[in-house]
Order: sequence, then C-alpha cells, then structure tokens
Amino acid sequence: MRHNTVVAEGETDSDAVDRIVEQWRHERPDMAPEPMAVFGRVYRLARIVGDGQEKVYARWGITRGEFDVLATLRRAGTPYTLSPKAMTAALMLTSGGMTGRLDKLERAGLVTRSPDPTDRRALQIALTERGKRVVEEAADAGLELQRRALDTLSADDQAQLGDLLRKLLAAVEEA
Amino acid sequence: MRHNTVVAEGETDSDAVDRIVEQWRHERPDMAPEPMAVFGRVYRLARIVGDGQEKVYARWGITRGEFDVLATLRRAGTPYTLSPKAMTAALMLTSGGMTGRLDKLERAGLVTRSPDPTDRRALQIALTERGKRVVEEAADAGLELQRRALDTLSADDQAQLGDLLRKLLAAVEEA
DNA sequence: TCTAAGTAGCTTAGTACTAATATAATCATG
DNA sequence: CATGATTATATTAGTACTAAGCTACTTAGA
Repeated sequence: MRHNTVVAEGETDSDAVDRIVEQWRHERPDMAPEPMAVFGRVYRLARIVGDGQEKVYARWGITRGEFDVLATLRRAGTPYTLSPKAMTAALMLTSGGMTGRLDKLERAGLVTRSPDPTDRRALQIALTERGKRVVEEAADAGLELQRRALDTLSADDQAQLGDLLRKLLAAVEEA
Repeated sequence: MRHNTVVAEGETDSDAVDRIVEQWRHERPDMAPEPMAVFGRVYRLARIVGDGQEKVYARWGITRGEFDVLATLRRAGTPYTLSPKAMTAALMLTSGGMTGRLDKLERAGLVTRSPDPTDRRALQIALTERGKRVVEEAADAGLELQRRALDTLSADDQAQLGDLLRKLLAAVEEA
C-alpha cells in the first residue's frame, strides 16, 4: 500500500513477478507471498539467461550441458584431464547423463576417452586441441552475453548483488 | 587481491562459485570472469531451490511444471478457468508441452477440459475442487521452503536483493 | 460469400535427462 | 590372500520436454 505515487530514484515499474505476487495477495490475503518475489526472479533469470547462453553455444554445435563439461576440463588446467566421476560430482549429474554427454563430445572430436593407467575401472577424459579452442571461444561469447546484462547495473549494485546472492546460496546449500 | 585476511562483518567464505571464477582467472588472465559470479549463483540457486520445491510438490503427486499450471489457474481467481493458449504463453511452454501437462492433470482429476462456447477451436481448463485444494496446500508448503531459505537474510538484505534482481531481470527481459 | 491466412490444440519424432540396475575392477578385513 | 563391500562406468526403461507439422476452426478481405 503506497502512500504516494512518486517513483523513487532507481525504482522500477512493477513487472510480471510483481503481478504474480499481487495476484496471490489478492486471492489469499493470509499468504505473505513475498519470498516468491525473490525466487520468482531467480527462476526467470536462470531460464532467460540460460536460454540465451544455449543459443550462443549452439554456434559451436554444443549444448549448455556439453559446454559445462568442456569448461570443467579447461578450468582444471593442463593437461585438461579429469575422470567422468569427478565431473559427474561437479556438475550434479547422474552417471548415465555423463555417459551421454561424453558420447556426444567424443563423436564431435572435442574430448577423448582413455583408460586410467592406475585404476582399470576409471577413464581419463581429455580435451582435444579442437575442444580447447571451442570451449575458449564459446566461454568468451557466453561471458560477453552475461556482461552485457550485468553492466546495466552500477559497479556498486553488481558487487552488492553478488554478496547477497552468495549469502543466500550459502544458506540454501547448508539445508 | 586482499590486503589483509580479516573477514569483514557479514562477509562469507569463498564458495564453489568463487573457486570457479578464480580458476578461470588463473587459466585465462585476460578473461574478466566476474559476471559468472552473479549468474553462476543464480543458476545454482534456481537448481537447488527448484529441486527442493519439486520434492515438496511430490507430496501431492504433482511435478513443478504441473504445479505451475494449477497455480496459474488459482491465481486467475474464480471461476479458476483459462485457455491452454493463455497458460502456454504465461508459462513459456510449447503447445505440445501444455497438452502433456493437461493430460496428466486431467487424469489426476485436478482440472477439467471443456469446450469454449464462443470459439470452437479453444478449450476452457478449470480447476476442480480437488485441484484447488491441492494447489493451495502445495503452494503454502513450497512458499514455506522459500521463506526458510530467505529468512537467513535480514529484512533489509531481502528488500535490497529483491530490488537488484528486479533491475537485472528488467534488463534481461528487454534484450 | 468465398477464399486465403491465421489460430488453437493435438500428434509425432527426437532429445536429454533420471532412477534403477548391471558389470567389472578395486579395496579392506579376517 | 580370499571374499564381501564398495566404486566407476555403462545400459535400460521411463519422463518431460521441444520442433515441426497436422486438423479443425475463425477471421479478414476481394
């Protein structure tokens, strides 16, 4: 319930998420749906920016999930080698899902599978030269998309948003 | 580059996302990967809290996608009736996806499909009594999950986070 | 009024996952 | 050092979606 209609500095018009929260408040006055305003926007941001990154990565013929595999290998540093098991944990994926992603990446010539000499149950997944080039170009392009969105916020706002999200994520990961 | 190791008030230890950003910085010093810190946390929050909501809604035998359909009908207010077309748009879904969700909800007795008397191409989807009860109970439980996570932040922090996310979402939806 | 274009919902084929299970190899204990 | 438990990857069946295209219906224009 606003006491006036002046829009304060930096304030934005009500958006789709505000309207949803308002609808709930109207239909269920006992509900206190304020947390939806935060998580509704988190979901929407993840979806919209995620879809955008998906489109960017498609220029290199890979999906976002496949990019994540390549990026995990690239970030590990030379010789760009990890086990499927390690990446399965890092990417919150089942082993079946990882097998599928590696099949596609191997067929595309972006990674190789070789036996782990010290553990015959395990594999070593390695980035190929082409895989390294693809992941670097795609990462730059995807980052650029994120940067364009984020740079609509002041440097202060960006830092503050990062801090608040880190706090919230820490709380959520605890539970 | 910190000048000392004192952890300032409210500051949190480095988390998985910080470590990913740090790895990129080390491997690609030219990269400026700061935006990843924000969007990485947005993705992770969406995934973790989303999975949590999925588990909550499962107590009523519905998925998150099906909950969203029921909630859209409930929020519309009495008589809790909308066309598939309207909901397809609101939920960013293809028509095929909507048909599938409605099939399941109709079989479960949570919605009904009836012909639109004014347009014989269209349908009217309506919440049943049971559908209304299910969506209200599930919405309360899902909201409670969100509230527990969010209440680890001060009221000020919650408000600030909401504002920053609204700004960022507006920028993202523009593009 | 007839027809072309557009719209609503459904169907089909294909994709990317999960959960459960299988297989093979390794590790830990008596 | 034998064996029971655990681990790493793959396989299978089932799920929830998308993209493309279909049918039935509606609308706008000559």
